[in-house]
Amino acid sequence: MGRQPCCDKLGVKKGPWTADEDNKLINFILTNGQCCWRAVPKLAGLRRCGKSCRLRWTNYLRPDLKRGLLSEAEEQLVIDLHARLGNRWSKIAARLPGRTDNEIKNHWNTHIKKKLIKMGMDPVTHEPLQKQPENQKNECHNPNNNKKTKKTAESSAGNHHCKEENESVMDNSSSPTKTENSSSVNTDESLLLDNLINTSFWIEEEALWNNNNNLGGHGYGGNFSWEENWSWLHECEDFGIHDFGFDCLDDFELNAINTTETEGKH
DNA sequence: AATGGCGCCAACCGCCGTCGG
DNA sequence: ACCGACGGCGGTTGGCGCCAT
Repeated sequence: MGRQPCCDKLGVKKGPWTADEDNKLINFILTNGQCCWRAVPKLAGLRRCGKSCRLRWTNYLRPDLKRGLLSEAEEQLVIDLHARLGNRWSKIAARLPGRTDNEIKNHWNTHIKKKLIKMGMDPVTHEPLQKQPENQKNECHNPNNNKKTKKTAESSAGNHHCKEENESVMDNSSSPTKTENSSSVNTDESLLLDNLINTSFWIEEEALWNNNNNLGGHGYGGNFSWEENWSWLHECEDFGIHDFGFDCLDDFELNAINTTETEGKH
């Protein structure tokens, strides 16, 4: 009945990955591709759960990942997407090639949330904070909450989506974040943002997600030449892809715009 | 120079929808 | 049709490093 268990929890290693483990995982995926995560640890000689391997790969080892802080434009896009999609980090990440849901989630919790609060916006509802009752306001505003209590407050706050796609989210002009925040973005980035937002990608949500996901999930074969680039890429791990000029936001931007425009013409 | 607090981020946990058997 | 693993997702945590005192 059913399938075999993912992994016998006994003897499964946890915690930070070593360079050796990374090597094994990458070599395995190089040779075999991404197929069955359950089988990966065994076949790759790793004492890890398949789930852990998948996470390590998608969040850290993938060659198409960008590193470093999100740019203003990316950040702005995240804010706008969050206003529409809520905490659906994977959906948001799908709009930002080279970024992972985990990365965006972390960035949201550590940077953007604070930024929005500073600007007087509720990071959950994306509405102005002024109307909040005093006690709630204090919870959100108090930056001196100690670590533990702050985390609890944050986690409960992020629990559910401020706006669902089906709640008149197509109305870009009504997005408070877009109008309020765009003044802080430099001209070029504003243009990019406008390009990204004003194209009709909201109309064919699912189709575009699928399209963007060509890179992720199952299709790493794609155009990327693993075999040719692996050794070089692994060198990059020590320095971060950025240090090798891989931080080509312009390419990504153009790509993203082209993609959205193409999709919009359907 | 020591140390305590805080920020950041990689990784884990647990839930849920999907799908194989 | 049903059971249960798989894969994906969002929430949470632990630990390291930086900074202020």
